[in-house]
Amino acid sequence: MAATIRDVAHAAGVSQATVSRALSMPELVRPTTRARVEAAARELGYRPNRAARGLITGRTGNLGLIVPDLSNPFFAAVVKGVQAAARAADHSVFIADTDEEAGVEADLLRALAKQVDGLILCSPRAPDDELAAVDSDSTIVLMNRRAGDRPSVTVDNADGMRQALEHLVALGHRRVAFVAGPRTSWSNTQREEGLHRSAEAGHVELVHLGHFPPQFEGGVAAADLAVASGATAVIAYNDLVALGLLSRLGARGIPVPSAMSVVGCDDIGMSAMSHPALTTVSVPKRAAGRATVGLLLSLLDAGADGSPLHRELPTQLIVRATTEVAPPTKGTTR
Amino acid sequence: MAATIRDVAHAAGVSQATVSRALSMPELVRPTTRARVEAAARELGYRPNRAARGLITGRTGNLGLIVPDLSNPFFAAVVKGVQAAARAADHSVFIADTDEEAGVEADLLRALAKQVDGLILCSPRAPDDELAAVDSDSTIVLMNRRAGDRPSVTVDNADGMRQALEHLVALGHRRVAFVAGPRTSWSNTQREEGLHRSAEAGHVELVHLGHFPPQFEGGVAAADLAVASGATAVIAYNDLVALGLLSRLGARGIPVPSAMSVVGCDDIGMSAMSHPALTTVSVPKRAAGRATVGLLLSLLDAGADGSPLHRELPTQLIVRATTEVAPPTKGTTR
DNA sequence: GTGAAAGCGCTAACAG
DNA sequence: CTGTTAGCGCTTTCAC
Repeated sequence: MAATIRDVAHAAGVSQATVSRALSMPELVRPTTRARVEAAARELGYRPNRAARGLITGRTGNLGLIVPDLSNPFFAAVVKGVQAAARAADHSVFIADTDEEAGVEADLLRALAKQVDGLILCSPRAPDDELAAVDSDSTIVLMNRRAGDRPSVTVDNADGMRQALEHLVALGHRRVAFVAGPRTSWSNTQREEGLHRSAEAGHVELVHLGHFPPQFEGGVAAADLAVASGATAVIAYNDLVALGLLSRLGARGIPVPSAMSVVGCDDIGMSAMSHPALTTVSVPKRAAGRATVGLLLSLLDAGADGSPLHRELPTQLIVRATTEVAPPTKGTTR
Repeated sequence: MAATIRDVAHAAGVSQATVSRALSMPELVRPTTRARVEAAARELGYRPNRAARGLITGRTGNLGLIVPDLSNPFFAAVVKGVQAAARAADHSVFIADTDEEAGVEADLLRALAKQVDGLILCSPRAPDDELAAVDSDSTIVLMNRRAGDRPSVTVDNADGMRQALEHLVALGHRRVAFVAGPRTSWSNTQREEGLHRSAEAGHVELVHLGHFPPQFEGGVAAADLAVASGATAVIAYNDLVALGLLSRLGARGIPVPSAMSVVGCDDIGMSAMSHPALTTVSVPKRAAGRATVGLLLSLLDAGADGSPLHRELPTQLIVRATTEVAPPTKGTTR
C-alpha cells in the first residue's frame, strides 16, 4: 500500500498536522522540521491522496471537459490546450465525449459534477434552457457558446466571417454561398449572422445552403448545391466541410480556385495539407482551451469577483491557395 | 450544497447505513424501506460522493488514460473507445497528453496513480526499463505496446504488414519501400519486423527509409527518398505519413498509383477522403480502446486471475485507390 | 433488517 | 511553531 501522511509523520517524528503544513504551507513550519518532513516524504515516496484532501477542502483539483466529438480535430486541439493548462496548474482533467448528442450532455454533466471543481462545456449542442436547468454544484464555464450569464470563452466568429467575405469581395466575388453547420451549433449561428451583416455592408449576394453535418461528408453533400447556386465562391462552416467541398468539386472536374473559390474555418492541421491548400479562418483552439481553464480557475479562486465573465478571442483569416480572383460571370449584380 | 447521505437518511427516517445499503446492495434491505430511501434520494437529487466512497472502498471509479498526442486521429479514436467503454461501466476517465515526450509519461503516471483504479498507457514512448520501474499502486494496462508481463492490448501489426505486402506482390511489385515511424514506437518495430519476414517469404526487396515523425510532415519529407530508392510501391508507418507522401508525390507530378503505389496504416477517417483514396491497413481503434478498458476492469475485479493478460486484435487491409499493378521497371529482381 | 460506531486520509481550528 | 481534536461523506463491522 502507498504511504499515507501517518507514515510520514511517524518517520519524521512529528504529527500529521505538521506534515500537512510542511507540505502545503511551508512557511508556517520551522526550516529544520520542514527539511525532516520533506526527507521522510521523499524517502517513502509519499504523495497526498487528493480525494481525501478534497473531502475536507472542497477542492478536488479536478476539472471536467465535455466535448461533442473528439475525433473532430478542432476539439482535439481544444482538449490539448485545456489539458496543458490544467496540468500547469496542477489539475487533472476528466474527459467526456457526447458523440454530438445533446441528450447526454446533461447526464455527463451531472455525473462529473461531484468529482470536479469546475466543468468546461465545449460547444454544447443542448438548447439554452436545458443548459440553464443544470445548476450543478460545480462551476461551469462555456466554451464556444454563450448562454445567459454563464461565464464563457468564445472566439470572434462574426469577425472571422467578415474577413473571409471581404477577402472574397476584394477578389471580385459578388455571389457567395455559405454552407451552414449544425442548426444547434452556436458557432454556426454566429457565423451566419456575421456573414449576413458583412454581406449587406459589402453589397454581396449571400446564398445560404441548408444545414449540413460538420464533417467531410457534409461538404461532399453540399458541393453540388454550391455549384448550382451560381456562386463563384463558397464559405464552409468549418474546414472539414470545406475539405469535403474540395473533394467533390475535384471529382466533378471543377477547378479550385479558378472556377470556384473555397474558404474554410478553424484552421485544423489538415487544411494546410490539402491540395490546393485551404484558405481558412484561423481560430485559436489551443489558446481558447487554455483561456477557458484560466477563467475557470480564477472563478474558483476568486468566487466570481473581479475577472470578467466573458472572454472573446480574435480570429484571423489565412489566405492560402483555394481563393482567387472571381471568374467572369454571366448575370451578376453589377 | 449538494445532498449528502445524511440528508437522505434524515428524509427517509432511517440511518445512513441503511441508505448506503439500500443503494448499493438493495437485496439486503426490506423492499418497503428501500422504496422509502429511493424516493428520498430521488427527491433530494442525491448522488453519492465517489471520492468519499473511494476513501473507504479503495475504488475510485476512475480510470486514467495517457496518450502521446491527442491531435493524432488515431489516438482520438482510441480515446473515444476508452471513454465509451468506461462510461458504460460507470467509470470516468482522466486524460493526459504527453506531446510525444517520453519523459513526461512517468510523471503523469505518478500524478494520476493515486486518483484512479487503473491506468491505460497508450503507445508509450518510454523505454521498457523505465516502464518497469513504475510500480504504481494502481493497475496498469499497456495498449499498443508489450513490455514484459504487463497486461496489454495490441493489434496484429505484423499481420497487417503481411497483408499489405502480399497485396503489393500480387500486383507485381518487387521493390517496396517502408517509411518508418518513431524509433521508440513499439508499433513501428512490429511493423518493420512483420514486413521483413514477409519480404523474405515473398522474395521482395524491402527498402528501409529512416525514421520519420508519425505525421503528415514526415511523409512529405520521406517522399523523395522513396522515389529515389527505385521502389515502385511504398508502405508508410501510418496514414498521416502516407498522406504526406501523397501530397509530395502529387506536387512533384508523380502519379499515384500509376507510377507509385502507396499504402498507409491505421485507417483514420481522412484516409478514405484523400485523392486518390488511400489503401491502408485498418486497425480497430475504438475496439482496442474498449478491449483495454475491459481488460483493465476485469483485472481490477478478479485481481489478475483467470482472464488472459494479453489481448491481440486483428488488422485488415483495405484496398482503395492508391495501389495498382506495378509499372514496368528497368532493373528489377526478375 | 437495521442502527451505532469506527475509520478511510487528510486538513482546519484551537490550544499550547 | 507544533500537537490535539474534530470531522469531510461514505461504507462496514458488529450488535441488536
